[in-house]
Parts: sequence; C-alpha cells; structure tokens
Amino acid sequence: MVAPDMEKIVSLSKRRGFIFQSSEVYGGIGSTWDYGPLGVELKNNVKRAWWRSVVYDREDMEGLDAAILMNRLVWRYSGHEATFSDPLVDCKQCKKRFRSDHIQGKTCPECTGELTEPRSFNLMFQTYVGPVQDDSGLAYLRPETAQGIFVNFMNVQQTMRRKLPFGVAQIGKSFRNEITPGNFTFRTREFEQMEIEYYCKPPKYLQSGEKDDVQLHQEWIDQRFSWYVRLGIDPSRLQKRQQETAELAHYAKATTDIEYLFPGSLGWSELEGIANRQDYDLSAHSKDIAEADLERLKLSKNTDSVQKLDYFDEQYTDPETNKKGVRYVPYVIEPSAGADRATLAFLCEAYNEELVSEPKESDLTQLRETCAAAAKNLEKKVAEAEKQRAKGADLKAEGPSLEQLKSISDALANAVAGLPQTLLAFEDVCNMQGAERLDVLKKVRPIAAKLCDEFTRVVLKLHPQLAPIKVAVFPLKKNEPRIVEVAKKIRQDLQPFLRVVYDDTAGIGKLYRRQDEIGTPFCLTVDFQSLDDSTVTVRDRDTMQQERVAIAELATHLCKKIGLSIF
RNA sequence: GCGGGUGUAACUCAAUGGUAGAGUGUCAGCUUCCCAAGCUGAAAGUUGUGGGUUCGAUCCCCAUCACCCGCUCCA
Repeated sequence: MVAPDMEKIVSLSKRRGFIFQSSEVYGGIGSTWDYGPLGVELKNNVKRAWWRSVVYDREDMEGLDAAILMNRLVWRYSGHEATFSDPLVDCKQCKKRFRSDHIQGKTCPECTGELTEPRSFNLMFQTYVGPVQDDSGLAYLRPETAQGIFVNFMNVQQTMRRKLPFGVAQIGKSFRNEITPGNFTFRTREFEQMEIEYYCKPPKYLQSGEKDDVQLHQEWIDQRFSWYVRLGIDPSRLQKRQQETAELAHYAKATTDIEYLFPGSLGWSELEGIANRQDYDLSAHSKDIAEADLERLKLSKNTDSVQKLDYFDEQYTDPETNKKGVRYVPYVIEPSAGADRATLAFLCEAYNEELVSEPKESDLTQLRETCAAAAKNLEKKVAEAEKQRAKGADLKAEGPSLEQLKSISDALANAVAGLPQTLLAFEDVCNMQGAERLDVLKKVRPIAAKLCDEFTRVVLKLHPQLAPIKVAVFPLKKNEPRIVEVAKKIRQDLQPFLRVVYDDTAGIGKLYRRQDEIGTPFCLTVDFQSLDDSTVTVRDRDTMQQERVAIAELATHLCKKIGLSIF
C-alpha cells in the first residue's frame, strides 16, 4: 500500500521531522515549507541520486550551479517577461476565472456574466539589485534554472572541450508567484528544480549512425522514467504522458511528462517534463541569428547579446561544396524535474501501514461490540433516509447523504468481517465522507486506534539510498554497561561510512518501530551473545527478519546492502 | 482571488457561555535477553491571531492568517 491521503504524509512529516510549515511561530506563510532534520537528508539523497544518475553515471554530462539573480535581459529574451504572465479576468456573476487571452469577447463564456478588468499576474518575483529601488536595478528571482544553463552554453562547452551531444545538469531553487499553490509541497512558490539541457545536433548535420533529437528525446524519457522505478516507485503509479500538439509551447517539438499517482485528490500529477526544445533557447540568447530562423522560431532579433551561442562542427562536410566544418545552433532536449515533487512522491510511495502481529479474538471484543452497535444505528439511518427519499423530500442538509451512509455502512461491515487483518481499515471508515457527522463512529475510532497502536506499524519503505538514516544501533539492555559500551562503539565506527544513530531510550520493540516510521533500513542490536562472539543482529526494516553479522564486517556488509561504496 | 470545511498539548481527538481534559508521544528513574511490555514521577496549552457582544468567551459575532476540499497551473 501507499499513503491513503496526503494528510497522513503531512502529519508524519511534521511529527517525525521531515517537513514543517514555514514561519510557524508567526502563523505561517502561504504554501512555504521547511525541511527538517530528516527531510533535508531525504531531499539531499534524492538530489544526490539524481546527480549520480545523470552526471556521474554518464560520460556526456557536466554540472553547473548558476546564480539565482541574472541580468534582466535574460528574462526578456527568454520570453518570460512578456509571456510568463497570465492576464486574468473573473466573472462577476459565476465567479469563474479565465485567462483573458483564452476567451473571445467581453462576457463570461459560461454564463455570459460581466467580467472584471484583466489583471496581469506576472509569475516572476521581482527584486531590486543595489541601493536604488528603481527600474535600473530591477531583477527577477529566476522562475526556472534552465536559463542559467543556456547562457553558460559557451563557457561549459569550451572549458570542458565538449563535442555534441553533451548535456549540463543543474539543481537549484526557483521562484514563481503561483496564483494557486497548494497540495503540501507539490506546488509552492519557492521550489527546487533538477534540470538538464542536453545539447545535440540538428537533424541536418547528423553523421551516419548518429542519433537524432527525436531518438535522444525518447532515450531521456525512458532513462528518467526508470530512475524513479529504480528508486522504488511502482511502475503502476508512474506514467508517461505525451502532451497534445495544442498543449505544446510553440518552441517545443514534443513534450512528455512523467506523472505520479499521488494519494488523495491530487491524483496523477507531473513530476517531470521532458521537452524537445530544438534550437529555440540558444537562438533566443544569440546575436546574429538569420532572419529565416528568427521567423521560424517566432523570435525577435536579439540586439543585446554579445555572443552567438553556436557550435563549430569540424566533422561535418557539406555534401554540395565539400567544405569541411560548419557553425550552427544546437538543438536541446530538456528533462526538467522537481526535486520537491520527487521527494514527495518517494515519501508517498514509501508510506505503509501494516499488521505486525495478530490480535487475539479476546482483544477484539470491544471493537466488535462497538461496531455492531454502530452498524445497527447506521441501518436505521439508511432506512430513514430511504423513506425520506421515497417521499421525494431531500435529505436534511446537515446529515450525510443516503449514498454516503450506505457506503460507510458497507465499508464498516467489510472491515468487521475481515478482522483481524482489516484492523487498519477502521480508521479509513471513520475518515470517509460524511463520517465526521456520525456520532456512532466517533466511538469506534479510539478503540480501533488503540488496537492499531499495539498491533500495527507505520513503515516508510524508502529505498536504502534515499533513507535519511541508514542504520540505528540499540543495546538490548540499557542497564548493562558492557552492552551499551559495545553499541556506542559500533555507532562511532560506522559514522564515517553511513548515517547512523544510537538510541536506548525505550524497549527494543519501540526502538524498532521508531526507526520503521522514518524508513531506517537496518537496525543493529547488541545483546549478550555480542559480548561473547562479537556479532550483532541486523534487522531488516521490510521483512523484520534478523541475521547475525560480525561487528568487524558491519561496514562492508551494510554498504553492500545499501549499494554505496565504502569509500 | 471566489465558494465549502477546519484551526484546542508535539500528534490524534474530547469538553463547556463561568478561563480545559484523554490517549499516544516526549523526558527522568527503575525494570526488561528482540518487535509500540510494565511500574513511578515530570514537563507541556493566554483553545491560530486581532477585535466585538457579554458581568464573564475556547464556545456567539466580525475580521485576519494558515491548512484541507472544489475553480486555475505544468517542476
């Protein structure tokens, strides 16, 4: 299973130090979140896994970390100043909102009501560079990291002596003054991107056997898709969605989104977009672009740039003139991922609630009795509602609808019938639409919750490479100094290789549960046998199985399991 | 920005027009030979914030902020 709804994730995130609401002591600020001690580890691990995959594991990639503040002209020529604003109008009658450039005429297309004057929402945050707050110092916080890569094209290509095709990767914060942020960290105004610009030859200049932009685009789509799968996303909750021609930005030849099935109302939502942008961006920032190309790309002449961002291809031979070498503006494939979105997806995917041990029938008596009473009451309410409906009268506004009552009643019956395996289902029943207004269910909730506390666990089945803490070390008895000493020594010895914690503030069962909840893949327990033979038990998070491993072998053993190099 | 809902201890929730309780969690001590065990004790909230009505508000009213669910967006 995965997280049933986003609230579970929000609550766990707060409780266990993954993600906090920003500026909470002042009542918060809209849609802004802080990553806590475990959240920063998780997100760093996501970013590191990405960097490793797209930079280190390939031979054709370089990294970059460009400034957030850039010359305003970057945003003028990239098109953001003009087009990254949405002129919005609202219908005064039906309250619907439209983009004024998307509608014909001056009345609401839905109800023909009167519209407000268009208001322009430029999505870029503005600021002023230097002491004078006037137009001369106006700057923007970047709304995407991509432009920093484009304007550095020549720098990277020449200093690294790169030949096409090659790419540049960058991770960094971007800012958009979104009109409607929300869904936890899914859409925020300050967010982190993991972007690649992969430069390649335009079709015209390909040598035989070289891949064209269409093939490379497809390869990136497949590679990026499998990255998520390799790190634990179930392919059934991951999809590629090719954008319709009408959806495409005019400069994009094709775009495929990678979408994840988030819990709750968010549903299928974009993690990453992989676009074939052709030669649009580099041309936009270049001087001396030929008229025909400007026209093709719907660009206006760049009168400010001092460079032409092009590439000298010395291998190319003109088939007509036989002349060697040619200059052209490369095409670009852009895989653009959201670091916060990926992190959120991994969290949602990892979330599990499981039955750890089976309660005895005697443990369930109270739950069964309370549910029987609730079921009876629900039956009555359903009958009442049906009678009302037969009379043609609408249900009382304050009560749950007949359909809600019926589905709650069914769900409750199923949960009871499936006991004890369905212990976890009761909370879901209590959270169903309309359930909050049923007093009978309010009695079920705490009883079920108590049982869940005892017989179930929350476990984050994060990929070990993403887990914030890799290893936890426990003494089986904390009032046995010899055991404690060995455990603390192990923690110290593993520290250089792995993120490791020591904990002795609870019984062994509780210590395991705590680590399960934050996704720690391995727990080491030092017991009396350890004192004799210098081994410890290594407990696996997912299977809860234990094996004995020699203390001296721990670092190698664990690094191998996690898939990290010891050096 | 518009409509609906919510806001009480770290979390999940309860209660009342007379200034708040439970469970979980946390901390300390004892205990414990492997899956949220037990015992003892402790800390913790100007009931989101600011106004108003009232002798008195956490509860009623208004505003504001934040979050959740619907309209927009694309990392």
